[in-house]
Amino acid sequence: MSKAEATKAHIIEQAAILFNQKGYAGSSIADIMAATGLKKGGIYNHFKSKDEIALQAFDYAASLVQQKVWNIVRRKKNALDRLQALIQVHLDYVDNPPLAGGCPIMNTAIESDDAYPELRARAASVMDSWRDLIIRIVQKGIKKQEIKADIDPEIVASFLISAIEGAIMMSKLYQDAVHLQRVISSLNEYIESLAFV
Amino acid sequence: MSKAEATKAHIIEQAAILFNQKGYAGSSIADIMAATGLKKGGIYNHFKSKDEIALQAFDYAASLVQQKVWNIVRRKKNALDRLQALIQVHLDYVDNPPLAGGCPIMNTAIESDDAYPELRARAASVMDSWRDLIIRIVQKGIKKQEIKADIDPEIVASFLISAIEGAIMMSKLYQDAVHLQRVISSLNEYIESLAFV
DNA sequence: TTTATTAAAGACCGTTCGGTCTTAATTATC
DNA sequence: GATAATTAAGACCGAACGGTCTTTAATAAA
Repeated sequence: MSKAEATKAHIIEQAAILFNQKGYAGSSIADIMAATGLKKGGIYNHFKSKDEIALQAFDYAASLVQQKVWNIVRRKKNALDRLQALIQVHLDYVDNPPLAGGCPIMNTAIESDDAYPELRARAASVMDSWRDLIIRIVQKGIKKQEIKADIDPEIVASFLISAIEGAIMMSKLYQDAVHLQRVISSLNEYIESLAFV
Repeated sequence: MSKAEATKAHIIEQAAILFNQKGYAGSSIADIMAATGLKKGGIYNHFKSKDEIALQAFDYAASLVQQKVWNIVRRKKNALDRLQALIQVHLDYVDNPPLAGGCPIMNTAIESDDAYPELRARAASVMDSWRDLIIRIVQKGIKKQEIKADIDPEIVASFLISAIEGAIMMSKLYQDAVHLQRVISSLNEYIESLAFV
């Protein structure tokens, strides 16, 4: 990795944290300068606009959380175990998150949905791949007779993601992991109820 | 209501929509001027800072959604019916929301949690009263033997709110009410599972 | 080690930001 | 209807905004 590539990666990493904590509109180039230790010329040498930084920072942030989820999930073989693991991994989001500031997918979705169509499209695309992961796990579970045949994979995906994201929001709001813990235990019961009897 | 009071109310109403759609950091005084038809002097005659507008706009926005929920809930008498109604009312959030831009509690929670302590405190306070509503419904339901005695009201509150808020986020992200519908139907089954047998 | 290339600095630009203050117009009071 | 009080206008302010560009320093290629 050349010096230039390392610097660019450094900017993206720091900007991702900044945007995830203070939002896109709430973070300025001056903030990025302070976080990276670079001056304006050093930053604009690698990006042509703040928007470009935001887009690439989001891609980086999303890849971080996707990687973490995927690494945990693939260690399990049974569909129910996979779903449980996929839920459990989010307990870290309050005390030891992959990226400071909560879930970048939700943060970006909330900030972008009425105002930044480009960011929204990326958030939707990452959300799609998350939904796809769950849908495929459920479909495979049905085929292998681990999950009841009349379960709708789409419903499971929407439900698990909604509950987890909402729980992260609540626990961040209260700065108390208890809400996330409660939701995770409720979802564990839900997942068990999907089991083929 | 005097002219001044009407003007102030108008500013708050318009600012609430603006903040709920573009966020606090993403909305400028110039935006509020455009939305209200007032010039700077007319706005700062009623508020001493943008922060003050934001705080009062959030209070107004929160009161709107609380009122809507409460009006629906109190028409039902049975605890389970109340919980179902409390969930069902959120179907409007995508197509016909009480305030454009989604749920102001979640939007404010997400934007404020790492950056605006005053706003965060207000969001937490409104969230508290929402949790309280659910907790009291469940407690009363247990007393009246409509809900199983071993149900933890705190868990029900965290779970219902998380799932609903997450579902609003997803449906807004995709601009498709289907996610909200799926989550509501899943939550309906969950609520039925609380029933005293 | 010289040379060509590129990365970073920082002065600079026009615009927009939140906020103030004086002035004019509008209300309310008598 | 005159007068006192207040509401809204809009010029104005310094600071911060995103972005550009020339210059200097550092790196990579020869």
